[in-house]
Amino acid sequence: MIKFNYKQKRESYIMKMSKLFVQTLREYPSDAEVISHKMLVRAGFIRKLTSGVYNYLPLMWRVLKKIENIVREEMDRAGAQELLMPFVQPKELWEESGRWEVYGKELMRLKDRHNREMCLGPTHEEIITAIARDGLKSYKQLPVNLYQIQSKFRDEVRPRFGLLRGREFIMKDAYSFDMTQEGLEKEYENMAQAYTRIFKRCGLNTKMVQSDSGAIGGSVSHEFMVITDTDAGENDVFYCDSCDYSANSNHAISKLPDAKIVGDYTKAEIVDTPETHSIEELCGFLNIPATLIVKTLVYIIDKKPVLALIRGDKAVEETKLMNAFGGTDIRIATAGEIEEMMGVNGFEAEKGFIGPNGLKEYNGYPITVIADETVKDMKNFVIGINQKDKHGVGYNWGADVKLPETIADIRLVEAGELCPQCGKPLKVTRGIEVGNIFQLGTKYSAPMNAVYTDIDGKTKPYIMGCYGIGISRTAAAAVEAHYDEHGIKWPLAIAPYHAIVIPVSTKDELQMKVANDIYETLKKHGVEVVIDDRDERAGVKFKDADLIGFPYRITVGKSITEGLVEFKVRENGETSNIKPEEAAEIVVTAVHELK
RNA sequence: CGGGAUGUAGCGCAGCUUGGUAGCGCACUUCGCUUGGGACGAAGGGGUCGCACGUUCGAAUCGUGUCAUCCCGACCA
Repeated sequence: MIKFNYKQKRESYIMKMSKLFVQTLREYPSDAEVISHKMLVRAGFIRKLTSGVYNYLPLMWRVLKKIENIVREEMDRAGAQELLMPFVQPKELWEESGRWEVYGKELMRLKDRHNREMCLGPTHEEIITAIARDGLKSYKQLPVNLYQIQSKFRDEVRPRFGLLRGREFIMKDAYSFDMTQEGLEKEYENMAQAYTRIFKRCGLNTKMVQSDSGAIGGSVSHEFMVITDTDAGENDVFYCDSCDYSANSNHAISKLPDAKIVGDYTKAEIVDTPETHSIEELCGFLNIPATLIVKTLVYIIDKKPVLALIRGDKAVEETKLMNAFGGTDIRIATAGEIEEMMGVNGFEAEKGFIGPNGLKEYNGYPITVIADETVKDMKNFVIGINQKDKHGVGYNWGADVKLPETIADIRLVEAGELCPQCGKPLKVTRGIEVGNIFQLGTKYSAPMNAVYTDIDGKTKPYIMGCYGIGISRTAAAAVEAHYDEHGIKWPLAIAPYHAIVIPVSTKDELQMKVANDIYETLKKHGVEVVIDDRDERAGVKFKDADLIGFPYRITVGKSITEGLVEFKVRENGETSNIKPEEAAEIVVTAVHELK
């Protein structure tokens, strides 16, 4: 029988490296591609449970909690209120918003024992809107901003990059309820400022870029991107050095540099163009620039056939095209579908020879033609005419081909095109999206009948906004932004521990005494510190310290007989031999400056 | 969804072609030795070889199926 002596003075626990739950690996895991994934597994922060799902081990959890706390502090400071919503959600609410049908396979659906359909929450607009309509009845209660920090589940087609694109991940999601668009815009700005502070405190440089609003819906949205040179950045970000313009490639616009768009052909005719399946081949065969060709691409948007016309040297941005059509799911048509489409419409053509003329319907839907702005002023151009191994040349809108009713900007911007704001050339870089903010308007409140009673006695739907931050992705992005060949260089604010004290020889009494003294001093002053008490050679301890990424390292070695310790800063690698109390003071000061 | 590959100890891998009852490095345990950048020596512990069925006297190895994991493509007429 264990006897507890409750009167005994409680000693504070000493965090020893020998007891820290971490196993560093000598090699990188074979299934990791990007830096953050490799480092976090090797340094003992995470372990994969199944595809796209990870265990957050104690070191990782400390990092995540630190990011959460920064987010929490700044959200609270911005006036938002924290709550927690369920992870499992009923189908009914998703039917109300209309997203049960639309969301697709990413929505993880399941049934309970009564065969009722449920889903794992990928986001919480439906739930929060239901909460709001129950609780927010009067204009007197508005505006309100509610948020939570919670695990989300999205059944990604292809999870990858470790924590950067997992299926289960931790997210902060906030939702605002306003009476007016002006109110929403004010809160949107408030959140943008809070986000800027949050990422800055996490030690991350982010760029706020214009973005498409995607499946979440709404009109205006921005993303916060961590700019990175590594492959981990899944987004192309276009930006301008001369002004503040920046946008995700799915939303970026530009002024086109001048190009020759008037052709040399003087009359419309049909010419043989055998085996010219690509623009490149066609240009080579006819000896013309790609700017003289009207390219026709076949897409399937929400099962409906859509032809996209664009100048031959340019590419279609699918998100823009999808939005121009008003759809939610887009993919390029397969060669087989194109063949079928030709059959249905009485043509004999294949990939490479498609054009808008004469195509009527496919799959039971009329064929919609959408033209990019680049083609509308073209003259005497070359275009597919739905005949194999033939193209029309010298064609013009009206006379030879009907100009589509829908003309939109569906073009993928390229680096070097001109900034829409100031006209200087745009640059491109890769970015990791760590946060986003949306102006939703009444996208959810209207269909879900989430209304309040205004001062005039009338009921009106809330004007909503939503604001997300990927907590676990932010941690991974921090690694992508702060590492070297030896391991992670955590920013102090989100490091699992602030410092490590390493006695080189655990058998040396003086070294151990000084090391313990430094440990106690640091701890007493609020520094999170670990002492490496392991009976290992110095090299092992240094390698582990670097790999795990302690921002400060205090090594107590032989020179302690002269009263000196080695102080090393992980971020810049600077080392100095100083007195123990000086080292302690630097660390304590730095930690206190975080606040 | 298409294409490619891989499943053998916690991690990284060999063995498979040519079937004979499993091995290496790291990690782990013990002892010695060593102690400022992943030392060394000795002795140990740990795996029903992803799973199922089949062929065979005998299967990690051959066959079929299945599950899982990873990579590439979802990008252009």
